[in-house]
Amino acid sequence: MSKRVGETSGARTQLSRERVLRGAVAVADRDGIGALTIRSLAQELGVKPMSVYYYVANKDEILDGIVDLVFGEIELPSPGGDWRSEIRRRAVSARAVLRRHPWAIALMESRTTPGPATLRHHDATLGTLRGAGFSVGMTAHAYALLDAYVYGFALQESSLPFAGPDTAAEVTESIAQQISAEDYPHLIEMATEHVLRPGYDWGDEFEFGLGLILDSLAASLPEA
Amino acid sequence: MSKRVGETSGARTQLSRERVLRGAVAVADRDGIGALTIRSLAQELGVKPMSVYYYVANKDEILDGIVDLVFGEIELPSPGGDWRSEIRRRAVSARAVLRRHPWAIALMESRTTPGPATLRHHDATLGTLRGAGFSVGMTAHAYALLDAYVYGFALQESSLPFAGPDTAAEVTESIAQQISAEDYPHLIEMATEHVLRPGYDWGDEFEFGLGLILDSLAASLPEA
DNA sequence: GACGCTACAGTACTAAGTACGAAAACGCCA
DNA sequence: TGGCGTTTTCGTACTTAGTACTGTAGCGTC
Repeated sequence: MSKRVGETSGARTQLSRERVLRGAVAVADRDGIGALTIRSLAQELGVKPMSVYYYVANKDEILDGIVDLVFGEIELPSPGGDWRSEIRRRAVSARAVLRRHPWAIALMESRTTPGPATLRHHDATLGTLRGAGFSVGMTAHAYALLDAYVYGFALQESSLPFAGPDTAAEVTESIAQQISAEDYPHLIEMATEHVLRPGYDWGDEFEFGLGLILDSLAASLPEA
Repeated sequence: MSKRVGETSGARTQLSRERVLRGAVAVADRDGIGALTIRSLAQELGVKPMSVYYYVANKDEILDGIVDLVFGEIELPSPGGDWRSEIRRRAVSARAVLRRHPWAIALMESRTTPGPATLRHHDATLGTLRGAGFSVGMTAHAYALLDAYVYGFALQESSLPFAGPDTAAEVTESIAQQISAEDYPHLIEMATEHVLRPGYDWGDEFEFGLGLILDSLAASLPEA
């Protein structure tokens, strides 16, 4: 009864580790990481739950795998180019990727076995900084700072209940109505005089911090 | 048979929402957030599972509650003092708290209903920045940057498999042995020439980034 | 054409969240 | 002191999810 490999109705291609992981990303993107269960994943793939266990040992391996997939989506900086624009490009790309896959941020906390894409990513970034003339110690400083900022920003962004210009307004408003101006005057000020203004996009804050960090790092570099 | 309130052996005081939440924090600190189940929490409290549901509606409410408890542990900056030292103190305290309760970082991502301690914290920090002379817009920039850095650093710190001086060495070494110097030369360089050096404490990187950020923000402030 | 390998599926056990309702303890008053 | 409503705790049972163990269909090989 069941469809077999290479059979007439070409719908179901063969399963593979790759397809399992991509399916898991699709489920997590669509319904959140909480909705990613072996059963929901199997349904996404059009197979029965236990079939996915042929390609992965357990759910943890799936989680490790999709974190590495996400890392693979981040643009690599090339050690050859101008370090500032390369590092900026990487940061912007990382932020965009983590916005697409917000569940990945929290996952990175619990996973400890880095995959190949993750290692390649770190190596390329370190290489770009070293190539720019930063010492080993200064590279460690810079990398810790940059990544803390990028991940931290993504973390905040994902925990905000809005995304994109103007969408902040409605949500902030409904929250602002519930907190008293006496107890939290500065919160109210920030909301009414800034966030609730039309055209405000919280995501724009990213550029400010990134620019400030890159400027300061550049200033610490000996003149070329 | 069971011990009751005010009975002879004074061990079991009455349950309360407060005790439930503190118990949850204790379990999460000791065994990780993954080990926090209604059953494990009940055991911690010396009661049966369903008893905790008298004080909280569901597990989500517990999670919201303990995030707010953690926020309450962070030292509040006082708007009266020198803004730089106040903001620095808050950042250092926040980092310390998140190191004590690493599970809180990931939780903050999923929780969206801020508790009173959380609101008070944000309000005090905003107030300190405004009092220092930053405009509303600049305060938003500064706060986004500072918090991204603090949370991001804590996030990285928690995902590193080591904590404290020198402990980095063993772990890094075991990992470094598994990755080839040809494929990841800069990763190897960083490990051998920096992280593996005796006395190295990754946590020290925090001060560098924090100082850099505070310096840059101070530079943007009009002279007093 | 028996054997074994690959790929998938069925059954069933366990852990965890929690709805529902019983029951124990307590306070209050007659 | 005994009855009664309220507060607090607990027992039972249903549901979802991870996964161990086992079965089986297709296919290649000698």
